[in-house]
Amino acid sequence: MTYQLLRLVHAMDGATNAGIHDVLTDLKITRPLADALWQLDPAAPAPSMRRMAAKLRCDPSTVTFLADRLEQLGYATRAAAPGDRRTKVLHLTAAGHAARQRLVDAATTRTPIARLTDAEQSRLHALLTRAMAAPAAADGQPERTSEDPG
Amino acid sequence: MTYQLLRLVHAMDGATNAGIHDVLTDLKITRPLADALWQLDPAAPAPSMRRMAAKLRCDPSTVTFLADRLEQLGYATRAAAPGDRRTKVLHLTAAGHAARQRLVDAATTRTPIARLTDAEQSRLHALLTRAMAAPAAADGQPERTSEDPG
DNA sequence: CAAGAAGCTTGGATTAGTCAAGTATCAGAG
DNA sequence: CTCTGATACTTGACTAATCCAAGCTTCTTG
Repeated sequence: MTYQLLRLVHAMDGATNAGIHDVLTDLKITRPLADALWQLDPAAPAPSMRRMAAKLRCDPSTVTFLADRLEQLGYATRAAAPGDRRTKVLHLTAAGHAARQRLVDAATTRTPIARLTDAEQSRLHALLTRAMAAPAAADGQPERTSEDPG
Repeated sequence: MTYQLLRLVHAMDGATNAGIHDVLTDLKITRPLADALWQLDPAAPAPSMRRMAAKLRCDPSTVTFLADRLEQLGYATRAAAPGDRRTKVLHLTAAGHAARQRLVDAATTRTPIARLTDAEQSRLHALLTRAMAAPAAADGQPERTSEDPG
């Protein structure tokens, strides 16, 4: 049963990615870059490189690479973090904001999930939230994971 | 709302992948190879290279590359398809079967989905199945997609 | 059989990703 | 204040993963 669910989730993800392929081409980005752009939520404080690495579950040097591309494309800029000159944060540019919006719009309208009614999506949300909720910390503290909050 | 769901699904996928990272290392495979192995369902007829490409949503030449690795690792073998010598099918070896089983076991036990009760998983299954069900073919036939059945 | 289509592989190029080492900055101990 | 060690990012070298265009073999059809 869980196996079938994983297959379904994976198929879902695949269908969503396939559905927005033309948008990626249009924005001149690849999937990993889209992932990075997706994480740059304008409503949240600009993340540090390190935080991006955690969100994307990749090596910090990979973030350097991806950030370079996003800068070349004019979608993001690096800025020194206030108070710690070691740290750099990634800011969306206006173009980046627009690109991300197109990405999010395409994904949300074309994903198979969009075929569900509001009520169904609500139930789905409840189930997934419960699954992702702080879990198995059997005895002790909730234990800061440093990654999930992305 | 749909946006939040996509984030959740993505986070789910990420958590599952992160959870089985040690198994991948142990099996000496990477994520794309694990994806390929996952698709080689022993209960289904051995898929052709082309079919694998559709399932994995990648170029046929990429399947050549992945199949090479799986053969090198002793997890799969190519065999001529009966009746069409152009076509090659990918068979799991005994070792491949075992490796795939470890992969599936790890994924199904460690995915956040496993935290849900049977009833919840059942509801989740119903929702996802409905979302993925043959969709927008507004007027006509269900229309063979040639990819989804993976 | 000839022409074209279908399926896989190869070659070349680019993108992603890892790990190890390097550079700059910060935080504490003297 | 300065040395020491940790932290944050980047660079370099290397491998993996992709794609596209070309090539070869094998069907299919006229």
